[in-house]
Order: sequence, then structure tokens, then C-alpha cells
Amino acid sequence: MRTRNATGTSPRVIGRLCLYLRFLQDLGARGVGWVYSRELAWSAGVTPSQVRQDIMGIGYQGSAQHGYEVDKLAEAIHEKVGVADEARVILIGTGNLGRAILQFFQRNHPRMELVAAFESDIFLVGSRLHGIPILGLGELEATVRDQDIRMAILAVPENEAQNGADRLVSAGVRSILNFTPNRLHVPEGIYVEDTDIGISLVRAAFFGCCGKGVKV
Amino acid sequence: MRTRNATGTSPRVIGRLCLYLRFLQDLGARGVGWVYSRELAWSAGVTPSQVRQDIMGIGYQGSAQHGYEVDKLAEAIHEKVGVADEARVILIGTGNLGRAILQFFQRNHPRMELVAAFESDIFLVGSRLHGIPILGLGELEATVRDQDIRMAILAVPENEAQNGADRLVSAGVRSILNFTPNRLHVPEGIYVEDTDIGISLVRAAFFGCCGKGVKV
DNA sequence: TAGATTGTTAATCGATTAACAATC
DNA sequence: TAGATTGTTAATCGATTAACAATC
Repeated sequence: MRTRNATGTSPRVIGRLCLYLRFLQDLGARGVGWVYSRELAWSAGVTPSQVRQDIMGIGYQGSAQHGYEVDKLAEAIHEKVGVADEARVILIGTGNLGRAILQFFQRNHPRMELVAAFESDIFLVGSRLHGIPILGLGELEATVRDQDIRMAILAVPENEAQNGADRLVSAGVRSILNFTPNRLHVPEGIYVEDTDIGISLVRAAFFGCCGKGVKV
Repeated sequence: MRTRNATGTSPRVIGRLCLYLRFLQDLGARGVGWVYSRELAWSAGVTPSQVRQDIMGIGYQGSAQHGYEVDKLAEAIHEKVGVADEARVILIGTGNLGRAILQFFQRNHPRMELVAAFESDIFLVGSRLHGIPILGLGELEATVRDQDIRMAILAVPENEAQNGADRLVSAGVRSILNFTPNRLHVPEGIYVEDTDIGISLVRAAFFGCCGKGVKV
């Protein structure tokens, strides 16, 4: 199963564009005006060839003489990827992981807006965590519909994962950032981004200790 | 740049084996004795073909009649991936993210052992967080050497990321689970697993809101 | 100019899927 | 047996890299 969109942009390309954008913003802040694919490649840990492919993919053109204009390229990438800025998001689950995500929003204040967090524990409902209102799970569907929410962060206990996803999807959510250790079964057209710390730990242990991981 | 090891096991395969293992352990606990590739595939969100490929890769054989024996297959996967159980890990940085990771260890108690956490704030050094001793960054190298640590979790502020990685590598660490938003530059043979919540958010927003993500 | 870089196509590489004989 | 499944090879698909003409 692959994810694609109309323009052929894959999740991997989006990830790399984000990395380029961070580097470009950094360069811009330092007053650097131009950058070569080689330098962008270095910042993102990829090849210059791939950088040029990615930039070709968003239709931006550089100069063979000076490389890419920092501000212009940043703008071009932002035009492609900047939907994140307008995204309004909800969080389901305010356990340890949920609270870490709330903190992430409070600290890094990504431009996307965290509208509300949902929680089944009625003692928490009605309060606020890191400035975000905690609503009861019963209000989930109404909130998604009324506020036209298209994206949700799922951080509920494992045994509620699929049920939570089902409710989100039927309420109208189009993409889920899944922090549960389960793989979610969703209809076609719904995007799921899995984040699995347990697997990341095992992978690092495997390649670090015994797998003799080798970059080739 | 790809990561490979002697036996050809890629990070993706390891990730899927972990998912199969979780499902198998669940089945085992429920007293189920046999499982088909179709069911394993469903649990991990992949195709039965891929499941059979992965299982072939670890050298386990099933039966065309009953599928795979749950306990035996779990054991075979565990034999491949179970190095994680013996891994001893250190954490660098005890900010918000670092503390979330400490909580993760305390709650999910993965079998790998979190030996110590390192912190530059001298007011925290000497105390314990979630049962884990907090040491000063000056003790990093000695600890890695004396305790033969091969894996580290990097959760320092962005501007200390590369420096932290350099110190870890030169002290002898072989793999890094990187929670900073930077891509680390490490020598060949060192494995880095990147976890980037910011990018995950942007991806989900992109494919949920405007990218019209479609599973194909 | 000479040298370095981009844009873009072609080649390569790896990962996934399909197909099907063998099996029970 | 008939039907379903595995093991395994071949085909497909996608992503990455290499190559090189065009450019300045």
C-alpha cells in the first residue's frame, strides 16, 4: 500500500521538503541569499541529485550560476507544503503521550492550530491543559462537524485505537497522526501517519547492537 | 543512502516483524495456536505476500495446511529481533521530550534497559526522574565506555544535536534514536533512526487537507 | 574561457506484489 | 478429492542515483 496524490508527491518527498525549508529559513535568518543543491543535500542527509529532483517536482527553477535563491525557494516550498499552517487539529487522548504532544504544541507552536483535546475521564473534562480545552469524547463528532476538522492526533490507549479511528473517520476526519502501537484500518482516501516509539527503539537496538547496520 | 546489514534485513522489515510479533503475542495470550499470512497481513496493514516474504527472510517455515504456528513463529521472530531485550540505553536530554521518553520506559517497560539520563542543568544532576538516575553531561563518555553502551536516545535542544551525536559516536555508541529536528552527520556504520513530530504533523496535514491522499 | 552548477532523462536499485507449483 | 495455503521465483512498481547537455 502506497500513498500518493494527484501531483505525485509522496510522503517522503514532503518530509524532505520540510527539511529543506527549515534549512532555508535558517539561512535566510543568517542573511544568506543563495544556496546550492549540494548544501541543501548536506542539511537533509540526501544526495544533491535528489534535492534537484525534489525541487523540480515543485516547479521551482534555480540558476546554474548561483544555485537557488534562498527566499524564493523557501516560498515555493512553503506554497506546496504550507497547508499545515492552516490545518486545525484535534487531539484524542490526554494520557502521558497526549500531554507530551500538548507540550510540543505549546513549545514549538507549529503554525497549525490545536483546537481541542478529547478525554473520556470526566474529571478532566471541562478543564484546560497547556491552554487547550479538554472536551468529553461525546462531543467529538459535533466538534469535528461544526469546526470542519480534517485532521486528528490519536493518542488513546491501544485497546481504544481502532474504535477511535472509526469515530474520527465517520465524523469526517481525513487524516490521522497515529501514536498508538496499532495499525489502523481506515477506508481508502484516509491518510494515516504512524509514529511508533516501540518500533523505533527496536530498530535502533537491532542495527546498533547486532545488526551491524551499514550505510551503503 | 540506505541501511542494510549482512543478512539483508532492512529497517522496514524489522518494523514489520515487530508488528507481526505483537499480533502473535496477542494471539498466544488468547490461546490461538495457528495463524495464516492473511491474518498477519491484516494486523500489520500489509499484503499476505509480503508477510510470507518477511517470514521466509528469517528462515521460518509454516504449513500449507494450518499456516504458521503462533508460538514457534513468535520465537523465530524474537530470535531475530530480540536483541532489543538486551540493549542497554542512555538518554541525552531531560527536557519535555526526554521526560516523555522516561515516562514511556516506565509505563511500557520495554525489555531494554534505560541505564541513565544525561543533563547539562546541574540542578537536576544527581537526582532521579521516573527511577532513572540523572548524570551530568561530563560523565557521558565514561559511562558509555564503562558500561559498554551501544545505543543512545538523543533528545537535546536543536542547537546541541550534532555536538551531542559527535560525543556519543566518539565515545563508542553505535546507534542513535534521534528526536531532534536536525539530521545528524555520523560516520559510516553508525545507525540513526529519526523521529520528527514536526514532519509527521506536516505530512498528515498535507495529505489530509489538500494533498488528497489516496491509498493505491 | 574553464569550471561548476542546474534541469532532466535514463539507468539503477530496492522493495513490493503477482503468480504458481507444491503441499496437505 | 477440491480448495486453500505456503514457499519461492519472476514481474512490477517506485524511488534514488547517475549522467550529461545546457547554461552562465
